[in-house]
Amino acid sequence: MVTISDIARALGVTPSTVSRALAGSPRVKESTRLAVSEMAASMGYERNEPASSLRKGHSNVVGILVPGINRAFFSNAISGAETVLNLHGYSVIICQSHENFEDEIKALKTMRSNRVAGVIMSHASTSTTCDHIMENIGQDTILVQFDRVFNELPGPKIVNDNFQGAYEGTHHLIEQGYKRIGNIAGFMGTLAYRDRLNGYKKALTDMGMEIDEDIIFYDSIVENKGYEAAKKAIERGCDAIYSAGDFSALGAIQAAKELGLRIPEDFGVVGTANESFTSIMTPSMSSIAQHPYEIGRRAAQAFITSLKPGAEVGEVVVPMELIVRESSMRN
Amino acid sequence: MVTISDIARALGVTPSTVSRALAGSPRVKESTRLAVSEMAASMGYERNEPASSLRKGHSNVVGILVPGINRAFFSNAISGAETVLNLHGYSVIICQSHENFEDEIKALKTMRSNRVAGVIMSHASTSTTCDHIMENIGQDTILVQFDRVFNELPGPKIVNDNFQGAYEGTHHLIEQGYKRIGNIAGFMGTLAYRDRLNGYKKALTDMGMEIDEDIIFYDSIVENKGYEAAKKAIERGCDAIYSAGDFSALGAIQAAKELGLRIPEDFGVVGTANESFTSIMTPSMSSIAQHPYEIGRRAAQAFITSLKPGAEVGEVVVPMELIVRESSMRN
DNA sequence: CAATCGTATACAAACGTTTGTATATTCGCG
DNA sequence: CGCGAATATACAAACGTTTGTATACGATTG
Repeated sequence: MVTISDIARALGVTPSTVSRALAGSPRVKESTRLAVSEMAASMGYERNEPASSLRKGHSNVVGILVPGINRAFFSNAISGAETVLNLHGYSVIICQSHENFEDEIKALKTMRSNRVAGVIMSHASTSTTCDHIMENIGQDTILVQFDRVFNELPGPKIVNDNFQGAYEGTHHLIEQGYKRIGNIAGFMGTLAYRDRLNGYKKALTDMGMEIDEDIIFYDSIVENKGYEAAKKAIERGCDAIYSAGDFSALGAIQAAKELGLRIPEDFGVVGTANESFTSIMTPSMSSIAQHPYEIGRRAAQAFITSLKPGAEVGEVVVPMELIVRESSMRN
Repeated sequence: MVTISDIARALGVTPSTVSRALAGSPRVKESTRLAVSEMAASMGYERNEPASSLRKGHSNVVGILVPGINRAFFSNAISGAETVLNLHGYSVIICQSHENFEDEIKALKTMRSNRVAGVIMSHASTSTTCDHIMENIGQDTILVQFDRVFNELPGPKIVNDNFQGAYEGTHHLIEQGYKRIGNIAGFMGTLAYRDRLNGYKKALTDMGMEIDEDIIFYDSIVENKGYEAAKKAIERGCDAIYSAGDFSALGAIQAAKELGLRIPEDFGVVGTANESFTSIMTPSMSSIAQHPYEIGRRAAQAFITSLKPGAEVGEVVVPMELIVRESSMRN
């Protein structure tokens, strides 16, 4: 492996000059910079990253920490982040918390051990406090949070506009002429679901409809819970459902079909997340899409921006997108 | 940050002893090893990985290189690999080739620059030769290939048993009483599809059926190609289709439905890949599942095994699994 | 022309770990 | 009790880079 000393020797200069030349320092003459980079290229020089990291105190690596990489949302976010970070000369190291508090701490320690320049993370659902993050992150490491964020923590936060998404979904159902719209709302311990509920409520009141707690269901957003919720909702006179999740929306469609309702004529459904099955099923399901790739991109960009001292990014809200399909398309 | 020198000073020994104690070398007394690890824990010591990597010439990081992390197969494989590697004290660095030859080379260079201990990769579809891999990988770096592999390259290779999967899928259709089974076979430039075709053929001949090239379709395995192929197949007297992809199988189901055939009574379909939509659609689709998580695990294990000098892993074939659902379940 | 300043490069130390070699200590054995 | 062997630890160098400080050289100016 060729080192900067090899280049220096070949050129009759010192390693320090080579280092500065390669780093683009103004302390080397343009002509020597050129000579150095040519020689480096011709000798096939590649920087020894560990050596660089040791000396500088941090690496050109960004740690990405997510609950599980095998989930479409996170893998797409990582993909987006990786693409941007690569462009800026950073590599990414991936850790999974498996939704587990202990693993999250271990991952943070690993990243600190590797002297990552930054951490881009979405915390485990079992992480209800954020002290462990403060404690296990390098003090000059940039922290970027996305999707699941702690507002108490400093640094950029990239989130879905859950309020707007739910608002648009509900608004769309009302526009399509549905008169009584139930809501499968999910677990209120999670900010995202609270925001979606609020978006739903705001859309109703904006359109002059009443909020009825009898047709809001706070169960987990899995298929069979959606099925049960929809049965009750229909019993209580609903002709549509906005669901904070796609799987529970799927359950709702099953329930409506079983009760002999036609979709979308008699019963309308809008889900959330735009899971891949929504476009393939019959009838295809309207859903409010997240843009995980974009969120990952923004997170990476926020990291890059934060590199400049003094730059503050704060919260970035990424719009969600209503995708209208058959399940809510009356006319 | 506390270093081994700090620990040494606190204990009145030298850094070298601390280093050896932490590494579990037989050159330190059991009692001092204990004292060192206790002191390290109480002082909150964490190894400086870059320093370690610099000195050792390689890091505790394994590079995983895939076409795109935002694909269910690869993200699950990575997830499996990461889980195993973490258990053994390795971190993973992720790179994407975006199915692009140039990016693949860049990624390999990045990994070498980071002195990764190993590379676990599935090459880009545009990589038709493998010289660039040999050239851009550290000479003592362990190479593990999975899914898309070059047999010319040394080291472990983890692949699906495509032959067995297609065999089982076809066999199942025959058992269900289908008499003339077409095949949407995919692109023959890819080994996986050649193996699937061979599995299909072997199942036919084993069961005393004839191979008819008129009902084997070598188009790309996308939905509309599957649709077209199925129309022709039905015209040519087929009552079932084995498809090397799920999307083309989906197209086949559409085609059969349009022609007024009932599924599975009049027409049977088995796809490949067990995409998430297969279980959700109506009728649900039988499919031959890959086990990407398991493949990732095996790849990581192969890396760990290869660490021992002299250990050879060779090719590991992971069985595929026929998942029978409504689209082929006649009785 | 000498003093001063600025530019370009050289020198050298440091980052924290690992590891080959040397030294000190202990033990067994004659 | 002394010698050699074995055990345990100390010493020191090295990995390749970055960066603060020093030096050499040339240019500018009074």
